Amino acid sequence: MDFRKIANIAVDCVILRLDSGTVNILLTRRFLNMYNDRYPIIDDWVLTGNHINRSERLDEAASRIFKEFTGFDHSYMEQFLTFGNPKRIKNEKDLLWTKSRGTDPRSISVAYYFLLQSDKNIVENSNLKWFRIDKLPELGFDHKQIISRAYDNLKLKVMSEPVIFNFLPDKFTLNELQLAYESVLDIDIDNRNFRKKATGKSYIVPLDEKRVGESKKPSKLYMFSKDVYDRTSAKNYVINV
Amino acid sequence: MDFRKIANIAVDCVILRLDSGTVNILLTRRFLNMYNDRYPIIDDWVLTGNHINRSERLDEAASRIFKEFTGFDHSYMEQFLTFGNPKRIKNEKDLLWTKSRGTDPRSISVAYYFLLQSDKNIVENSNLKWFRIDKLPELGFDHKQIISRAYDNLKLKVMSEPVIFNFLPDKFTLNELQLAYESVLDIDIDNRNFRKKATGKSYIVPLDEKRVGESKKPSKLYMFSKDVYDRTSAKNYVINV
DNA sequence: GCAAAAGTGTTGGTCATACACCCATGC
DNA sequence: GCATGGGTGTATGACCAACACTTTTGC
Repeated sequence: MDFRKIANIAVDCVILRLDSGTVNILLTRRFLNMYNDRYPIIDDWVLTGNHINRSERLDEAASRIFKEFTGFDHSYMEQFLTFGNPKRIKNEKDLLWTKSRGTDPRSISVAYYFLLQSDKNIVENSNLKWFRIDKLPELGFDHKQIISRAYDNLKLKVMSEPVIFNFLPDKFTLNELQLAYESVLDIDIDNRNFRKKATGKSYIVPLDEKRVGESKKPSKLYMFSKDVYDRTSAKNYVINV
Repeated sequence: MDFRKIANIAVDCVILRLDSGTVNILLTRRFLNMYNDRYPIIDDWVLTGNHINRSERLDEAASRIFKEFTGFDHSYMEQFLTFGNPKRIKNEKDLLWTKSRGTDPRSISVAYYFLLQSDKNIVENSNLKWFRIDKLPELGFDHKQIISRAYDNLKLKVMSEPVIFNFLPDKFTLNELQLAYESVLDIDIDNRNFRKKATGKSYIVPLDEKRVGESKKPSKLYMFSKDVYDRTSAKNYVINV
């Protein structure tokens, strides 16, 4: 195996998770000082990402990075865009950072997004934190743009494929499912209509089990069956334009 | 401007066009001989593509390549996936080819697809030809896979956004529009239902003009209005899962 | 006058939307 | 016993799918 890094190609990961009705993103701190920790030259945030090894596939690099930062194996990953604008290096800080790392300032970044189930917890620290997507801190490079394109792409995916379940625990309630859709798409959904639609899907399988303790009235649990989904969803060509 | 090539990053273009009811793809010949033209070592086909310049954006490189090969400015371009498998170099020929070109055998390719209007003609020659997507010749590298992923992506796009018009001349008949959908999606569409739906869209604008000569009965012409489309299609969040 | 492509309407079923109250439990 | 989130039904309109014949022209 060839573990040398390719200096001008990086993989950046937009790691997403739902929490209390909003989309959250995992970021790492970018920190650089010259002489003294109290006067850093760079102190802001960036996406989790890294360079790739010479003998590594792009998606291998992405899942490796995901595992390094979260500790989990990913359940959903999507390569959505590659960024290669020579002006991705926005400013002095970005340039300084690439120099300090010895990487090519003209680098391209293959961007992935990952969905993390809400019952999988990560220990945050001063270098690794969740941020609400509507309250992002100062970000390095073009990472604000990368996040925004990831989110656009996710919304499209969520409306056409059953990826939302990757945000939820294996067993979930219909109200959790509804809230997940509402959070991601930033819309309100009528509860009765939603339940009708959801219970009508054969691949949203009711379990003989209730969740107790979380709310006053126990709530019925469901699971998503990929098998049933694959079997039933024969591609129907609907032109929605 | 820095016109040096970046040796390990390429842009590949899947250039698509509709012709007599099928999707066609523009390919260039890959030809290499050692001593004698009559005994080539390599003689197969690849996508139009090239390396990028150090000061060029990815989409600039892609549109430059499109223009070089077709002579036209593009009307629709989509970056759909980046390929970076170390095994993209399938065999002896691929390796030989990269050596003969002096490029890095571990290169990644940012892939775009382009749609060409059916009234824009390209002069074909022995090094540049259209091929039906269902009758592709022997292809170098992973280009068969790139084409297949491009086509998958196009089908999804066609069903959710008004990109089909980029295959048609500015003025088109409803039957041409229907045939375009049928060709791309490889389906049959009921003519009466289709016309009802199409004429119901405000952005498919009837013209006071008929096409004569092509068929016995003159046929009404229509145009697509992007303005009207943008104004009327307020994003409606329909969960189709 | 006939071949060839253009163009036209109705019906039944499915699915999305709008809308307001009762239920089971914890405290 | 009351606060909290869980859970339920009906009526209306929009849209999709199925289906066969007439119209206009070139030759």
